[in-house]
Amino acid sequence: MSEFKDIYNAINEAQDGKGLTPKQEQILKAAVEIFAEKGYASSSTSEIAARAGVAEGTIFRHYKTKKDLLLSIVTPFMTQFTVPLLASHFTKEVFDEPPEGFEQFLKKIIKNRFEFARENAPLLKIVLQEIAFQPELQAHYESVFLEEVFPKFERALNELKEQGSVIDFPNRSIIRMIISTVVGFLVTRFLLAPESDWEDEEELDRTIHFIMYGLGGK
Amino acid sequence: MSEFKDIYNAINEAQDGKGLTPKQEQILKAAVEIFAEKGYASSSTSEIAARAGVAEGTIFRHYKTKKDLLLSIVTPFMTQFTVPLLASHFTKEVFDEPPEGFEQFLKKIIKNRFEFARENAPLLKIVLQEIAFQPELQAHYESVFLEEVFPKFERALNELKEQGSVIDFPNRSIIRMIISTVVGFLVTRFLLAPESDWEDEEELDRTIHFIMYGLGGK
DNA sequence: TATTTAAATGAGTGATTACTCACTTTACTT
DNA sequence: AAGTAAAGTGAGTAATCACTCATTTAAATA
Repeated sequence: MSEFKDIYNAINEAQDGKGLTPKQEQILKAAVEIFAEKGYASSSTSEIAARAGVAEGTIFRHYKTKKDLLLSIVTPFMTQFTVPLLASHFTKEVFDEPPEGFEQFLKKIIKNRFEFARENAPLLKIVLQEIAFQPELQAHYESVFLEEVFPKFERALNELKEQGSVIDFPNRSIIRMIISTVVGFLVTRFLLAPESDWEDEEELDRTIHFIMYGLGGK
Repeated sequence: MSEFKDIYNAINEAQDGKGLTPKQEQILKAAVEIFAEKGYASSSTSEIAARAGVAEGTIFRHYKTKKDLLLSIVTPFMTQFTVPLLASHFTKEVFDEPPEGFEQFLKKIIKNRFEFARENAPLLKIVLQEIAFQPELQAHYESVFLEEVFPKFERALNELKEQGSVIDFPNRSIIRMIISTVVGFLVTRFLLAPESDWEDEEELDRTIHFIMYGLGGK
């Protein structure tokens, strides 16, 4: 289950690594809930404190500002969401086992991130909302995704193109299509219609089929 | 050019149809700008008034509350964005001209909504942000899209499936994949990276290719 | 032109906001 | 047990918020 640490560990290690106070954890938990429910700008520190069962001043003992609280939550989450994609077992088959490489590549990545999204739906919502307005989050996205994950994917895609299992589109376009499809699925599944009856396994397979044939070569 | 009225006309007709005061138009224009820049919750009526060159009280003469201002802008936009999809010339070829029907269907719809998004990028951003938190917008989406457009698309899809030009996935899944791909493209093109060098024609063709082959039958 | 109606104004209001700080309580060290 | 440092508190504060309303200005009507 715990291939990846849970996000409160990640948040902890991201700041001082000295461990979180119980009240601090309550604050984080309440903040995630309320940010996701009402949006960051509409959330008040007094409400967060109330739900956390904590005095309002306690929040500001641990986080200089409300924005600091937001970033302390969201930045580690973004890192957690993306860095597993760097693990080489995701791209191994691409180079070792054509022609099934592409399908294995997609399957592993998508199923893996699907579980992570399920466990962290509120955080996913907060990121998608706030990245539109917080320059610090945009910068973090660039440094983590564009500079780390993107190049790694490019190498895998170039290999797949040479094998003929992926069409000769620009890598930017291919990655955009994959991400649009996956994020669209995750958003629908966990944010827009989480209460619908979902056949997760089948829906995942269909999504993978869609990408594979949409980008299939030859 | 004007197959569709511009959105200020739509906003006007949506409320009283008696025409917009010059100052009222300035208010709407400023509100769209500021809502898109900072998000609805972080936008103040005083700033909107200042940018519109209008007294703050003037806003409340025309709109009872700040939320009323938001809805007066966004609701007509959502309608404008979706109702053209009901025009029957979008689905005509599906029934009249197989097997090119599917491609023509996609091409027309996507290119049409592409231009609309280009002309209304800030509004697109506001909708995508606020639909997550405003129940009134969610209700409007349901009544306009789910109850009108969705059934129409279902009929076209069923026909395409019978022709064998679309794979036998549930219609919900197919529509989700198409919308994810298109919205992902529009968001990347006009909101995330509008300053990049885009080969719009080619990128549109690639996007259509992706969907067509991803969902192709047989 | 006189009169009515609508549009626009901006100072004012109570509520809420993020944040501070002097102080108390708890935990750790010796 | 005494002493020190960290964690937690909550009343207080200045700023900002959405919104009101008595009054002025402009437009329409007669």
